[in-house]
Amino acid sequence: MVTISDIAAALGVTPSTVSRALSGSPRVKEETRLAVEQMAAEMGYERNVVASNLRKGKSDIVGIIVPRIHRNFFSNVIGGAESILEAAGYCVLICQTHERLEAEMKALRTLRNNQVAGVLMSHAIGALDGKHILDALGSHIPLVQFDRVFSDLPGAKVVSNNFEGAYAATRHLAEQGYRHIGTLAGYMNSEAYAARLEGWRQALRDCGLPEGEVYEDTIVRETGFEAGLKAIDAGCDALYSAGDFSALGAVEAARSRGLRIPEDFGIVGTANETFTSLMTPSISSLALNPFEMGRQAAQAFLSGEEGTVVVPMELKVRESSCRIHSENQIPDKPCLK
Amino acid sequence: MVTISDIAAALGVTPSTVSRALSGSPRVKEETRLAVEQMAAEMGYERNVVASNLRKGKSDIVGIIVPRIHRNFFSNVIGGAESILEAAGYCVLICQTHERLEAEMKALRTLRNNQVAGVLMSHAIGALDGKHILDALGSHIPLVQFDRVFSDLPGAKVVSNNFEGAYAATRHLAEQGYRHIGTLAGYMNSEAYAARLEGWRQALRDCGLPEGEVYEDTIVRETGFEAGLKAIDAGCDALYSAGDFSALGAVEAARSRGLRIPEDFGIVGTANETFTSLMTPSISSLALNPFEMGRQAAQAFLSGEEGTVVVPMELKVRESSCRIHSENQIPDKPCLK
DNA sequence: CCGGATAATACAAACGTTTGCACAAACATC
DNA sequence: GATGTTTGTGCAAACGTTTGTATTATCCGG
Repeated sequence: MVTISDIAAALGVTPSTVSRALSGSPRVKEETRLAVEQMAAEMGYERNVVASNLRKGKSDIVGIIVPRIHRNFFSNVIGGAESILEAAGYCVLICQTHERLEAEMKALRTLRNNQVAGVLMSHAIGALDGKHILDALGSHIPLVQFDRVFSDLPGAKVVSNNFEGAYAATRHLAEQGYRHIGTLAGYMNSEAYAARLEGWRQALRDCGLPEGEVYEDTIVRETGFEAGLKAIDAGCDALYSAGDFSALGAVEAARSRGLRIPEDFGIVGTANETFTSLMTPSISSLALNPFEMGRQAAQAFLSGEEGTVVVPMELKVRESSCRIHSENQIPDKPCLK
Repeated sequence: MVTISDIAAALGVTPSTVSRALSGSPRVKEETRLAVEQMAAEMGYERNVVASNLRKGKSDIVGIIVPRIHRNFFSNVIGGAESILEAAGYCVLICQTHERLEAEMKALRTLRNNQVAGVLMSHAIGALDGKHILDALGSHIPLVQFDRVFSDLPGAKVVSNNFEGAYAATRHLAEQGYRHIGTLAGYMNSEAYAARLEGWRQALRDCGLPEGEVYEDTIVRETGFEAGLKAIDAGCDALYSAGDFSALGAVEAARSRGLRIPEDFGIVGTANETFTSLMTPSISSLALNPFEMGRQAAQAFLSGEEGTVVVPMELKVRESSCRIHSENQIPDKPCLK
């Protein structure tokens, strides 16, 4: 492995000059810099980033912690963040928590021990507050939270307009004539889910509909199925689900009770997972904009600004919630107006 | 940040003793080790892995390079590898190449510069051979290839039984009465796709069917759609697709030509992406076993053994290829026997 | 009680880079 | 031409750990 000392020796200068030349310091003569660069290229030098990191006390690695990478939402956030960070010379260390708090803590420790330049994260559902995050990262590792955020933690945050999105989704169901709209609410220790719940509630009030049933802790297919059955038994004719997998479960629940979708039962999910547009019936979904959220999170890290960025959601109206003129509907196109 | 020197000072020993104590060297007294461990815990010490890595010349990071993390297949491979590596004390650095050779080379350089302990990878389609991999990793960073492998490179390999899988898929189509079976073959510079092509070819021969059309470079929805149209125009009544997204495109192509699936046109895809079982019609797919492949790849890295591990594929028969008694079929259950 | 083996620890040199400070030379200012 | 300022380099000390070798303490048999 060729080091800066080798280059220095070959050129009759000192390692410090080589180091400065390669890092673009204004304190070396243009001529020297060129000589160094040429010799470095010639000898096939590549900087030992581990040594560099040790000396500088931080690395060019940015850690991203997500519950699960195979969720469309998260893999797209990662993609968005990567597109920005890579251009800025960082590389990305991805950790999955599988929604487990202990895995999240381990990931945080790992990242800190590797002296990452920053952490972008969406916390596990198992985490009740962000204390462990603060403890692990201390004050010198910048933190950017996205989607699931603890708003009392310092640092930048990137979120969706969950309240408005859920409001629009619920209102859409009401406009389609559904009158008893429940919700699969997700986990209440996540502010994102809590905001969606409030949006749903407000929409019901504004539409003059009675308070609907709330089914918490529903986020996967199985729990969506069970809650869907309960909702049907409780007399619901529609559900706004804060997740797509649980919406899928609810669709299956309705089917298993012999209900037609959307004629007898309407459903809107959240996240716009790939399958929602491919299924029959296709599932209406409140789309997040994960790629953009990833980009914004990365930008926030790079700029160091601390504010909260709101990335708007978009309601994708599909078959599962369109019972007005539903035979004319084309999936993915709004059916109103 | 508390260092081993701090612990040493507090205990009146030297840093070297502390280091040895913490790394479990037999050259420290049991009593000293306990004292060190206790003091370390008390002071909240955590090893600076960057310094450790520099000194040791390698890190506890294992790099995983995949074309795209949001593909179900790859995210599950990562999950499988992670489950093994994490237990062994490694952490995982994930890089995406987006199928671009230059991104792959950059990822390899990044990993080498970070002195990773090993690399697990599935090469980008853009790569014609593995020379750049060898160049980047040299001989001292162990390499494990999975799924898409260059068989002339050294190191362990984990692959599916692509030939046998494609053979079974094609045979299944023939047994369903399809007589003109083409293939969406993927990219021929990948040995995995080449093997599937051969399996398809052999099945046609063994079933006494004529040689079918081959559409190369089909791997995404759009190219699958285009190739699907061509296949239909060429008189095909079925396709074995080496990917699911291209199979999806082909389904859409058949629909756009007014063909009924599976009555008029049969399709089997590959990879068992989530959407295949949720669509209508559900798409039959040749399932890989990504989680197991990831586990095997990680095991191969840990053990250092160089052989080739074959993980079997499993044909999931669904609606898109079941025209015999197709109204009785239940998705996901085989319809034969 | 001494010589030699063994056990436990100390010493010091790495690993490759970065960076504050010192230093010399060149240049500008009065 | 003395003084101050800029410009380019060299020197050396870090960063925190690991590890080969030297050193001391401990123990044994004779």
